[in-house]
Amino acid sequence: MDEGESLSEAFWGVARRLRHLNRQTMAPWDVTPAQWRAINVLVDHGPLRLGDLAEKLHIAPRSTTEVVDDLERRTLVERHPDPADRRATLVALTADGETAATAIRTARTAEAERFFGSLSPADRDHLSRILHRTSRETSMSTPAVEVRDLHYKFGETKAVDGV
Amino acid sequence: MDEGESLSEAFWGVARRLRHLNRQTMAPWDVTPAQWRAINVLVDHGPLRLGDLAEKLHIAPRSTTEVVDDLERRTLVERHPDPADRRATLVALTADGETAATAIRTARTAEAERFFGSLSPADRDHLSRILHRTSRETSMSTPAVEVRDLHYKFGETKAVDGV
DNA sequence: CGGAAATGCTGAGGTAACCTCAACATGAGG
DNA sequence: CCTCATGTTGAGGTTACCTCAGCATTTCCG
Repeated sequence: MDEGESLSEAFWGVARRLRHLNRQTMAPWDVTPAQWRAINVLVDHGPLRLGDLAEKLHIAPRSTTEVVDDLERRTLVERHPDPADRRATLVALTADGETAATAIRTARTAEAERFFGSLSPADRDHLSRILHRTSRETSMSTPAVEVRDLHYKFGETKAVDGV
Repeated sequence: MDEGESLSEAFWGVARRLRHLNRQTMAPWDVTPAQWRAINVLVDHGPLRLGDLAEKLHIAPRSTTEVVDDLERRTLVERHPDPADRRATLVALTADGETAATAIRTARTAEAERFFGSLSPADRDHLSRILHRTSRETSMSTPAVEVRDLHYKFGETKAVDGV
């Protein structure tokens, strides 16, 4: 059974390196993780109301306001009132935002290439297939919402005396 | 070339799920990442001077003091003076600490089992092999130190005007 | 039509897990 | 003896989030 442990260690190792690489890739854009995710969500879904965006990002609406503020300052997104409900604000990518989005995606593709490029095409294919296979099994046990809850509670769980 | 992107997306997806799972696994112990790493380092290297520990953890000595303080409060480690140099403090796992370490490792093994268990042994083997293969290639381009530097500088890089 | 509910903005204050800088005590070593 | 190294302490900073509360619009329902 410590074959399992070593597998996950290996995986973590790779993940760690990929994360570092990713940091370098993303650094020039100076976007926070949430900002980056926001851009992606907007690319995928088109303009969204702030509340919906918050939900997709799994962050609080209050924080979403700030994320959007920041992106707006960089002129990557724009707010306009929702014509259908004028209480709501629609957040949409600007031309700048779309440019940035594709630029970043390009950079990330290059990054992936750099990282996985050392593998043979056959290996890459295999890896991809295997990864997708793990997805199916575990996806049900990870309901995005609970993750947040757990995260929030993390600090509250105090001392475990006995161990 | 967007085969690369999708591969890394797949990888990120798996990493994300594994991270969540890991959070659940680790939550009961309520140790910070650095604390957890410290325990592992101590398991591997035996008692260490605080400075050496700091180095292995890639965190500042000042922070290491706090990490150790915390672990000491939980009676997972003990400080004793280095007999060879009485300025130095040796940090060593206590019996409690070792118990915790193995308990956590067991939990993580179970976690890995839960996660990768859905794969066939052949797939697991393959995955492991492929992961190790990426390691060799990229390990040189990730000198632990620079990563820290990059991390620290992250916030300093201000606005990218033009995009 | 009028009050309740929804949407979002703003301010204030908090958290985790790190960081830096600046004393300071103690011990080592030329 | 004097300087250097090791570690501790205190104060204050940072990032990227969080909560709670108050406020202005707008919508919707009885």
